[in-house]
Amino acid sequence: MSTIMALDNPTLQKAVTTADKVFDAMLHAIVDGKIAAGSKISEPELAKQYEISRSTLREALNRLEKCHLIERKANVGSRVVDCTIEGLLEIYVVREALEGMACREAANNMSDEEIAEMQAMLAQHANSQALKDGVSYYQEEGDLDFHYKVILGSHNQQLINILCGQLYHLVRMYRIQFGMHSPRATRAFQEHSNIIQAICDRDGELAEILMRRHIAASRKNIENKIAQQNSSQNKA
Amino acid sequence: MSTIMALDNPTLQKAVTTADKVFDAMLHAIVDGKIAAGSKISEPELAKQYEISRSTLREALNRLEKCHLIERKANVGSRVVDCTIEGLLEIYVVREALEGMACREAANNMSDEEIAEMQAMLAQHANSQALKDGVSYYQEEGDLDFHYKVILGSHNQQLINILCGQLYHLVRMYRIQFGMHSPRATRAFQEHSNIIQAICDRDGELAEILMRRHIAASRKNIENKIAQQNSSQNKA
DNA sequence: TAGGATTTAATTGTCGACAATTAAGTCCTA
DNA sequence: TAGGACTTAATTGTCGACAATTAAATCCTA
Repeated sequence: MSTIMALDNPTLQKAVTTADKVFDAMLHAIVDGKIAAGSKISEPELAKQYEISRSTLREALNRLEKCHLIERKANVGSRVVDCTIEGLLEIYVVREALEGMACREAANNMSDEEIAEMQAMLAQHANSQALKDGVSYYQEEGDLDFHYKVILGSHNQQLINILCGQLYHLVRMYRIQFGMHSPRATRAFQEHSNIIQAICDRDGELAEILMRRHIAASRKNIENKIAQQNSSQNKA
Repeated sequence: MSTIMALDNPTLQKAVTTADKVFDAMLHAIVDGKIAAGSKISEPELAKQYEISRSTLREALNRLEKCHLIERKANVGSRVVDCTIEGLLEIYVVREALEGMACREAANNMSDEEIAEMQAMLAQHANSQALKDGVSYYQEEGDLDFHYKVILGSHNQQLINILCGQLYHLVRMYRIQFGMHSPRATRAFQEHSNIIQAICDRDGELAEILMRRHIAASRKNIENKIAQQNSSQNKA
């Protein structure tokens, strides 16, 4: 099982209150696009739908706002954020900065056990049927697992909160809604492998550089894909 | 007047609702230490104090939580974050990563007008009585003004939100509560000057490196100060 | 007296209703 | 018919009360 589920909730504590559960439900609904990006949120309607009061719903909405998944204007209401190319590129800029630093810190702060775990994970991915057969599993779950592990390995609570608690929900949302299943799997796997090696060598400087290149490469891949889509649209 | 006030509210819109006003009031109270760091927050008590209902107070608390100024546990309550040395260093790590990147992006994206404004601001600081007389003004307001301008200059909404909307409240809180009036003003001023030059030259790579060093130097300065305090404590 | 179970008090979570603001629809006028 | 003022409907913000959970105090027992 992947570690993704456990990280939906930044505090790592189970959803005990009803607002928590509604937050979880809406989080997945928005990320998966079941609640459309850019759409307006009607408090009375959703409250009825989830069979809760508006107060409880608003509590959930506040947490979604913390993840930057919805935006609120006073006396007007909430909207789901819309997925724009500019927004996606902005996120990648932040990821490059933060995950690069997280990777440096991980090289400094991860325990030997944690590093061993990560190597084991990579080995498992290498042997997994998914990677051999197709590309999709590794590209989605496996890639996220790797990045989460590095972030957690930084042992920096601020980094962990910002990346896992906020930014990565958006990352997943973009992945799903833009349908990113690019053929970078084997190459990304090699990059992951090199990064882990740098961490294992406790070479923070190199680890940061490699992680930044890894994310920048991913960004460029997206940019190319977008440009490609646009040109084919223009042809048609 | 400094640009700081305008940035308390991430969305840059005035506080129209009562929850907004209470949020503003509590924000300042917490940053200034009038509500003690680490102290528990009693919802009934504060609601009575601000003469509002608990619902409205909780709305304000939610926004404070977004700024990472308070932490909430389900069925237990809220606490103001406590100021620890570890926490401070964690923030500086994040700042180094994000503001370094913001500086790179600023070099790429700032308009010529924006750059001119920033140069004017620096010149004004240089001539200001405050910098000549004492060190405190520049160290506090002037330094923050500079950093805000660079961050805004990145034109990256994610960076702006995270840094101005969240992290910098904590930065200010630590500055005040740890009483940081270090004699780095003239040197910091020189560093700012060099950074602006790099931005003016549109040299993003250099701009990022200089900003990272600038922040790292500030962090080391704090670390020394802390170590110094500890050793003098041990003597006594 | 110390430790633990039970009762009590206080705090947080949730609810439905009213007030204030905004958006939509209607009517009037040029 | 187009534009704007007015009226109406819907949505958001705020309030006080009740339910559920947690923390404190009390009592009992070994």
